[in-house]
Amino acid sequence: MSDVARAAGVSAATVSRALRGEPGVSEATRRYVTEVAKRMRYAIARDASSLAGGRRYAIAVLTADVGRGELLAGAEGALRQAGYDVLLYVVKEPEARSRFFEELPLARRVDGVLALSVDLGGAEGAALAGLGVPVVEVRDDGPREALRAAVGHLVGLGHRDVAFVVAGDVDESCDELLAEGGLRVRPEWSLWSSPTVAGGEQVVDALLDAERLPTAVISSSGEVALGVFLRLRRDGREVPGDVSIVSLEGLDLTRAVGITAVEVAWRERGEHAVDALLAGLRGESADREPPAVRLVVRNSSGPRV
Amino acid sequence: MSDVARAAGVSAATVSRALRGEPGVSEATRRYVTEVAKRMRYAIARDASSLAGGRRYAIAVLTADVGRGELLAGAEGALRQAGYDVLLYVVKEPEARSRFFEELPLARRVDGVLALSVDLGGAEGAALAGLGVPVVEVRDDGPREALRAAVGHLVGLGHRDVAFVVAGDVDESCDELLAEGGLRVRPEWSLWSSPTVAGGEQVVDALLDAERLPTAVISSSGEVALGVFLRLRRDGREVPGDVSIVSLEGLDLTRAVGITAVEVAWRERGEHAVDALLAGLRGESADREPPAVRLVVRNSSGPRV
DNA sequence: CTGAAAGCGCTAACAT
DNA sequence: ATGTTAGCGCTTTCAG
Repeated sequence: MSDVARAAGVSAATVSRALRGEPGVSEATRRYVTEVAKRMRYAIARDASSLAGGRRYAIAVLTADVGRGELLAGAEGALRQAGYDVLLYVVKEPEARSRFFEELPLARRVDGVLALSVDLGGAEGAALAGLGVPVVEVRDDGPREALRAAVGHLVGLGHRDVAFVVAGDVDESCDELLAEGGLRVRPEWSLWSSPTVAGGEQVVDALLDAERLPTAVISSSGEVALGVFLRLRRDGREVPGDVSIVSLEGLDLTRAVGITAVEVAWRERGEHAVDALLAGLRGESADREPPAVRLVVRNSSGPRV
Repeated sequence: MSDVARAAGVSAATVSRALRGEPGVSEATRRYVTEVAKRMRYAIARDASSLAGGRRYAIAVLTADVGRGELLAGAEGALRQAGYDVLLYVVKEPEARSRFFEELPLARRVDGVLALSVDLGGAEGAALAGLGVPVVEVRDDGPREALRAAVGHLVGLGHRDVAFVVAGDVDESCDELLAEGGLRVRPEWSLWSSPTVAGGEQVVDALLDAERLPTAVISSSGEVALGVFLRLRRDGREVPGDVSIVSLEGLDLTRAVGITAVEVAWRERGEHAVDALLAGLRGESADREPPAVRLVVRNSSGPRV
């Protein structure tokens, strides 16, 4: 920087101010300094800058699910644009995760933390809060919001007899949501499945065993939805002719096969989270709602026949 | 750090050496200092450390494909373990990409660069090389290696009449590879498809129009393979009874449906790339081959009937 | 609006 | 084996 200062015939302090857009520099000087810096291919040393200035220009981005690439990409783009570096931490494996939260290698290193689909536990959240920097979390929400959309869609198509397949753990019962939407709730239509295609196929077996086949199936998992789809077709049932299928999880897989699904605009969620974080960095408090989920109708769902 | 030094009754230099495992400190002192530091919850200021030491303890990880989450996760884990921070840069969109390579915001910021499925162009590679730090690239290789594995598998099962579907751009002709493996090469069995499920379904139509149906289909794309699979089944053909299918691209989708596919151990590729980078950082030159691709036989391929 | 000087918190020579 | 002394390259008062 002193080289640039000398070349521009000013002091280092002025170069610093000029390059950062700080007030207290005449426009002419700023323009000239900027030009000289560019000509000399000057790149500021972030380390020195951080050391002297106390800001780190870096955000830690934690994620437990690298499969959510779009979320990550959205956050990265927004952070980069805001002038922050992105320090990536994958906390997927349980050991890596607990080690991370014990050591917390973030102290004195970042200006903020973004936790993407990590679903922070209480102690974990507290640990991050202890860092003394803003923390924003994007949770992989339970299926409630998505379920509401799916139910609305099916009810609109005239369905009343709808089976609901849950894969993995769902904290709260969803029956009320189904009933709320005007669906008939039957215990034999509330099914659990392992979160795989095979699981979905087994679900169909269970369904066929019951006395009455639902006219539609909602699956919390995309893979399970595919399993249901394949098995029904294989059994000679038409989809959506005989049975409609809606997945609460939009996946490449479901999109590719053409299954109606609730899609989350992950990229936008990432950007939205960054907005909130930047607001926190400014001392403001963000409050805007994240982008809503969106149900995309494909050819696995149609009117009740 | 001076606080720790005072508390431990030594100089800051000794604390620095002790904490970094540098030689020149007695074991007893090191243990004691380490203990005091931990008790005081001392976290080193990386900025100051970098500034003084000249090393940055950070690696830039570029990626053009956030979908390759496992690759990224593998690299991140290995780098973290080696004590490096991971600075993530997503260079997917063309504008973002060209802007990145023009500005090259990496100067003076990282000790090395890892380019994951970026497929660096000549100028881009040169730009990175100009940084003066080691650069390691993991390319999304063309399908040649995978094709060899697929051909071997099918030939072993007795297939000779194999159609090859290419999705997207393949630079070189693959006919020779097919012939080399002992397959009959027919122009009408060399097909192009859009890289979608629908594309795969259309491919089947084209195949059925020809005078003779191949006994197996190799698809460079996983989605296309799925399309072929679904369409054949729908047309009443057995898979693999009548036609075997092998995908050169292992996807959640193909795994879920049970399609034989060439799988790349992406996580391991990431770790391997980090090994190479670390070697470069040490001044050594790495040369070990990356992990080979692996064909996973599922139930879409079987003996020729 | 600009410059001079004093650090930011470490590491690396050089002493001891 | 340990301490002392200079910086590393910026930002930030404080003067002018």
